[in-house]
Amino acid sequence: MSNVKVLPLLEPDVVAACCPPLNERPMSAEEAEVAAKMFKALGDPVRLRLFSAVASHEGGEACVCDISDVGVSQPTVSHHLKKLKEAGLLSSERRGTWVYYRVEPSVLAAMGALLAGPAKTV
Amino acid sequence: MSNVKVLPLLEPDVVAACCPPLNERPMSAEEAEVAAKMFKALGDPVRLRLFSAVASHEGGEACVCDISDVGVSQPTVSHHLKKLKEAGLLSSERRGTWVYYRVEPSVLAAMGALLAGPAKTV
DNA sequence: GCAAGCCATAGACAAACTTCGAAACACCAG
DNA sequence: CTGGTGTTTCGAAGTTTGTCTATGGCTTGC
Repeated sequence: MSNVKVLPLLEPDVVAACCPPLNERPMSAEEAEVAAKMFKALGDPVRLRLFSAVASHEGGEACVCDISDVGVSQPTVSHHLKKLKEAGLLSSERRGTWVYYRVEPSVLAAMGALLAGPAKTV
Repeated sequence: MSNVKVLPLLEPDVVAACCPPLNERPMSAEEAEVAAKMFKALGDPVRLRLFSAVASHEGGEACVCDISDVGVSQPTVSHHLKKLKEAGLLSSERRGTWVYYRVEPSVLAAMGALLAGPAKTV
């Protein structure tokens, strides 16, 4: 099987399909491995702010120059954006001088469903 | 009660109120600090499995002995459960010989709302 | 071609994290 | 009180992570 990727990118497909609701049944080790990467990506305050800045921008995308004001150096911003991309949460596209980052809606939905879970008949 | 906490526990109140939807507006540094702790807590495969095991158990609570089968030593399980508790995601209660961990429903709902966000009219 | 601006990469270092075995603590049954 | 079981705490590797400075690559404008 060719599940050995040359790039450590989590693709939207994998992410969207990884996640049964948390309170549906105990997660398997493999599912937890995939899902934990997404949570870990959002587990840093700087990354969370960057992600929120992109997600709340017009059309769900933003130029790096628009969101670099989070209190850390520019290379650090770039480093965190790369991590978010590797986790499958963001995608980037160069458009002339600037690079635009965009959220992956399906990933957001998958994570939301993971947490919201089924009707909690407790 | 003293308003100065000796324990670094995040209380459900704080957690539930911390989170405007990610794509509503850019997160402030303080909001990101609180929310990132929760995401980081779920950003480890072992913790995610433990949390899922508790959440999917009868009534949303489980004894440690029921969920210790995640492939790491038992002290490590205890360590991770403590982390989840410090992040405000779980609460524990001793009931005779065993210790039961329970999910905080309001926290789950808050994180779900954070990710699901408002209607995405993109 | 050359300078300037935006973004990414490389290398380095301190801090935090995960994990373990050993020991300590808490509770129940005789 | 004593022994046994379940859980937490302690101290210590080894690894990962977050941040910086310095440098390189790419695109635009003159």
